[in-house]
Amino acid sequence: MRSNQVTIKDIARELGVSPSTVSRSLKDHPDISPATKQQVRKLVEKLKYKPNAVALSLRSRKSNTIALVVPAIVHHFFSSVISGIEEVAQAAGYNVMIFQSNESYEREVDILQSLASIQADGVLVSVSKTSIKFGHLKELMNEGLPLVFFDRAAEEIEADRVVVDDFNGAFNAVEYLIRTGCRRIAHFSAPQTLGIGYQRKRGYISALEKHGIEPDDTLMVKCDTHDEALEITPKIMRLDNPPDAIFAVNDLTATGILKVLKQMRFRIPDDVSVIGFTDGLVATVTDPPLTTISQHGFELGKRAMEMLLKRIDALEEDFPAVTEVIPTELVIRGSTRPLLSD
Amino acid sequence: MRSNQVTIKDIARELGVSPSTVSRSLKDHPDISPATKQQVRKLVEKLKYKPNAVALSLRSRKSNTIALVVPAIVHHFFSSVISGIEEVAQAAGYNVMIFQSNESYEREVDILQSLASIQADGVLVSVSKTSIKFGHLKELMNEGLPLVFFDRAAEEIEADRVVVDDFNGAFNAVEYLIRTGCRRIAHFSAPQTLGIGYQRKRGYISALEKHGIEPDDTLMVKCDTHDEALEITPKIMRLDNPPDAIFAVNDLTATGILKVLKQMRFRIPDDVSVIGFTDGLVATVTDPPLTTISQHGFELGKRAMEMLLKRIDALEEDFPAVTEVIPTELVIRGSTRPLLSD
DNA sequence: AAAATCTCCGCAAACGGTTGCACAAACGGT
DNA sequence: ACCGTTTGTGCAACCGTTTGCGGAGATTTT
Repeated sequence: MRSNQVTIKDIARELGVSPSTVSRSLKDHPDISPATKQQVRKLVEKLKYKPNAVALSLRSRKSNTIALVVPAIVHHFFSSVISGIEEVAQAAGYNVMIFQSNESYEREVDILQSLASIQADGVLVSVSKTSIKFGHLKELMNEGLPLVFFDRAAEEIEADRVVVDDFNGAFNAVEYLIRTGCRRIAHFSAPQTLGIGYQRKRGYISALEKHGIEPDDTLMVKCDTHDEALEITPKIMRLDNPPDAIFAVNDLTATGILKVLKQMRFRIPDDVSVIGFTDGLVATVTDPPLTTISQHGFELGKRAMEMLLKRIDALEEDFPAVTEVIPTELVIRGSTRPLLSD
Repeated sequence: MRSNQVTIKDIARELGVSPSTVSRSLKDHPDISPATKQQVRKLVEKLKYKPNAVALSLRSRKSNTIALVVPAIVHHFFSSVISGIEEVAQAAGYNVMIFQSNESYEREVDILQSLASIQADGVLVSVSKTSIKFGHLKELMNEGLPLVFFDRAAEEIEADRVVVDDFNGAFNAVEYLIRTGCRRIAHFSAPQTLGIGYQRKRGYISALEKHGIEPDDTLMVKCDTHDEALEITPKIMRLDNPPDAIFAVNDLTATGILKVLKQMRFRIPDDVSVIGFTDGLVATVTDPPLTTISQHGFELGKRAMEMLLKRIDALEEDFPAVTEVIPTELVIRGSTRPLLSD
């Protein structure tokens, strides 16, 4: 913050009027004579006066700033979300302050506590994987700070949230596999302690059951990274009764699967179909391109910010918390077979 | 910004002392008696008083906030950079306000102009591709706002900058190809109007010349997306004298090349080597994994923020602008051959 | 010509916090 | 008992802007 800032007082002094007059001139207050307004406008132009947002915030108790707390920025999904948030915020005249927790509970607590000072008008939070307690979040809410969760919410906290429809995303993916003729569908899943791991597996099982396929424990393994997939895929394909499709909990895992399957000379999708989850950049560059589930991160970010704006505008009204589920979309590419014609 | 904020005045009233006394107690000023300090501390604790950062900023003319203007957030390189910036900023007690220009000159101008009001202590800018004029940047600098460019700088503006070493990155990549025995090396390049396009091609040509290989125009084509690569790679491989290596201006293009080469039954890297540029996520998931050039975005972000901090601390001293080049690193994976033993 | 009404502007307080200065009370020394 | 310190606190101004209120002077109304 440089010191040579032109203030309303400078304008006033130069013109031999009071700061109030300048202030009123700038907002075209009827009390001020056209002549004076004209003078003020001219000098403002000349000196390139810009209002001091900090002073405005102090007086109006409104900072037009929202805080964004995210586990990580370098992550295709999160950066899409951030982008959506920023887009809506910018259009609504809000600035976005960004904080990354690096998936650390302690850091998240630190950040949330510092937010009390920041005077943000609202907060958007996606909680870190390692956060088990949520007192820091409750405290902020108790202070009346509008808060909206996106993607990862703290269950026990009553607040607005917008989340990915993991269950239906998984359900639709698996149902699609079934409708293309797959019957032995494996699932490479994330830890069940994570919301995404749990919901996606539920969707998987639910789709199987709907179509009368008995879920088979030997086809469900914890495997959620590319490297893990390189190890585990061969094992599962060497089972007596190997799968004819694999539904992976994320794209990176799916790419590992593709790589191994090709090395093992399986044809994709003729012998084995593969579906991922995320629809990141990688999905388009694999060979074959990956069928996957788009989470619409950008859209999710926009909705989260819109909900926050509504909450901020509603101010003291305090309507009940709403949960919005962003629908997923199955993006069909080359790693799955076409639908069977009936 | 909620209204039920506890202020120093509340503490003072409750304790029957003046706000000054509370303020001094909180900074452990020697003038205040231990007894009073104790009382203040207790009440502060009880009422969960948090200083109002806006009021502090107004008085101290220091916001502890920096503005970050970036063409896009959803981009592996930029999000790494942002992450590095945020990391250093957080450690130094600065908040980061993020703005994306979406590669639009008009939006960039809007943003930069709004920054004058924001009272940021400094600005980090990567200019949009479509920015030709730089008056908006000059204006900010004239107002004395510390400004550091990262990755994409405005040449005609004298300001600190930290950039990727595109030339040497390309040079080293091509030299490596030569040292693994490649002789006909193609280059898929970005438009030469872009800094990265120009520098990387220069590095490519320079490496060829150093090793006595005549640059061949038929091996240099404009091609900088995955889809373009799908079209162009077959053409270049069907030349009478096809290349034995392709150096692509980015990873996505390189993945397109890999895909086509495999379809055309070329063996990688035995028949044709491929090198990308970026070292994004995709580089690890291709088959074979992609040899590429890491730009160290995270590191670049950290350095940019460190330079800005130095500039902010130096305040009025105004030392000459410095340019820092972040070295690139050749990350050797499976799409290139091993070095020839000598 | 007095009263009422306009027109145009400034004073002062406020937002929340900090800080130079003054000052009252208590203390120590003579 | 008197003076000089020390100790602890409050007053007021300030950061930049806004806004309720009051008021001087000009203009209109009766």
